[in-house]
Amino acid sequence: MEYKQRTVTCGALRQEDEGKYVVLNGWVHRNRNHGGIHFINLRDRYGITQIVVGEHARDEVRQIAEELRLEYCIAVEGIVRKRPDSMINPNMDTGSIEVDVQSLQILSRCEPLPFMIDEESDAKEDLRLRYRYLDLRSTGMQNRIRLRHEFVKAIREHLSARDFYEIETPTLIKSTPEGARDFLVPSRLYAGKFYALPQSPQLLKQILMVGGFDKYFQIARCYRDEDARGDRQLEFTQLDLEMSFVTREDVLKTIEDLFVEVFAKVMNYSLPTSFRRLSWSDAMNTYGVDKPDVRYDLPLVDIGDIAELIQFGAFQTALAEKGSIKAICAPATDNLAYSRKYIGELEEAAKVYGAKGLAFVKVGKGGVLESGIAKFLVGHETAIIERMKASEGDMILFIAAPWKKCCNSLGAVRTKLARDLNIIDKNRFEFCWIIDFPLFEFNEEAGHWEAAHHMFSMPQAQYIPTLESDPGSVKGDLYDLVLNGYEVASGSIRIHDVELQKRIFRICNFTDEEAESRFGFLLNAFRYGPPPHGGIAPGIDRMVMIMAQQTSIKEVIAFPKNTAAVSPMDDSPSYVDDKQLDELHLLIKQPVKSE
RNA sequence: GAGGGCGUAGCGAAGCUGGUUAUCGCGACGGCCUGUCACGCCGUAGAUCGCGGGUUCGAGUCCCGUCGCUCUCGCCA
Repeated sequence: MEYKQRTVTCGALRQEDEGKYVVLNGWVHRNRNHGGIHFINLRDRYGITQIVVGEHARDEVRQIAEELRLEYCIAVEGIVRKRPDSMINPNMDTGSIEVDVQSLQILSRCEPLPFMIDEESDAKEDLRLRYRYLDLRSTGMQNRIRLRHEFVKAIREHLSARDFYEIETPTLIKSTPEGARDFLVPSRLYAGKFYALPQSPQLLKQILMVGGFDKYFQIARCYRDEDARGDRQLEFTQLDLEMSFVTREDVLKTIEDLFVEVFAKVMNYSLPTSFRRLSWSDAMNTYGVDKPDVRYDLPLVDIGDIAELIQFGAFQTALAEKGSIKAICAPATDNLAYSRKYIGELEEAAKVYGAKGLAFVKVGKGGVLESGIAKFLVGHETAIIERMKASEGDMILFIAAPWKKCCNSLGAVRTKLARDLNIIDKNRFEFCWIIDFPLFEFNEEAGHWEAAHHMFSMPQAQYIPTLESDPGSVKGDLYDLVLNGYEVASGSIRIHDVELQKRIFRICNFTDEEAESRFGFLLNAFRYGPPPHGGIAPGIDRMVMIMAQQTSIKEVIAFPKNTAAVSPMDDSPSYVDDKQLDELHLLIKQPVKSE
């Protein structure tokens, strides 16, 4: 097909270009036909330019203009005209000019749209995903995909300038147990054997360290066969990073430097040169989660010692079971009335995380506490008000439950309160490090300890003698990076000692034989002079989502899957031919339901 | 595996305690319009009210089941 190729883009032309002869290619964004005169908003990735088919246009051009419909892809040849002052559109970058059309060509036509591009009343997400190629044309998607590109580009530039090598690792690897469910790929050449898609390149990057590439990164695709969430897809992208001869401080500093520069470059946003740090237990106790949004305070406060003296059933039950009693002070405000109905909503938020209920008192005049449970608190009013730093009109909310449920439940109340109080500054990016994580947690179902993070993280030195005797108290050399309440990176200093690594496997209920067959390649590598090393892996999708002020990761992925792990555009996953199954030595166990 | 929300024309929505022909905006189609920029005006078509069953003289509306989407818990080293 012969056509006039663009000489400029639809975002380029300005007043200074008046009189220029230009060719534009793009899509018909709007088409206003006034009978004798057509105004067409032509759109491409770079912007929108108004083109005009005026009264003196040739008949042929006018005829084509009549034919145009939304999203036709066209080529326009014309002369840049300055608009009369009264017709300048200040809302458009190109609003001071228009293109007077000399010739017009339809490059391709477009069927009636399933939804309007760039309309405020957005189509439902599922429909957007089915017609993703149309959705991607919207300004929002275009901006977010551009942001993502710039983010990744800035990361590559920063790290490359600091001696990091970008190294690819395989996506067909050995399946390793623990952690998330693997995606498996059957082997054609070896009947009954499978590759797995990496949940992360964890072991491979550690072996790269043994291989002497002491500063490595990769924009790595990771796969985890678990249920999706707003901030979680089964396929996602990490900045995988690892370094040799480093301590925790080196890794944290590397990431701080990276994001300080990248945020300045990409977001024009100035981050502090080092990020706040919280221990895991402080984060849990004060914010109720291991990924606190620290853009606002509303701390949780432990009142266990005061509660001991209070003859309130829920408190006494919790204490008897060695649980916790925590409270949060909801400040008096004009924005939010703490009605019974609203407190009921807060209670529902708490119950999701296992709290049985939410007790509350209002701070009245002269330090009087008012509510159904106030009678139990008589004599302890001052202690509670002082501990909570509460003032008249505030509402104090209590949860009594086992420690973790208590934290998580009241944390959920804190989050909801902050949203409803409207105290979250959407334009701020508040990073913080969470450090000193427990290395193990006990799996009640399985009846043994397992790695809270993964099995390759170094225990902090002082706990190494007591790993086996008291796994629950072992802190690891682990760190998470949290941004605005989302976990955006996770890393650790790694074990590089075969014997220590084997001890960890044993604590996690792997026999030496199992460990050898699953992780033998790592242990073998560690027999040949492994360097001390450590690293981290920030989630690219999640970070871009936050930077773009979105709450769904799908908004920053070109072709995401839906909550049901289906791609509505291509309808994957799908059935395959028997021949394909046969080649892979596979039989489908369940009779296939008819589609 | 569990819970909340949603499902009405191509799209976004309204439709009250059940009542006669299911409403509105956008879009589509036809017509008019020479300065619009979410152009405007006139007209036309377009809906098995997600699906199945039930209650009722009568169901978009009530009940039961089911499917899909979405958010969340579990899960996600």
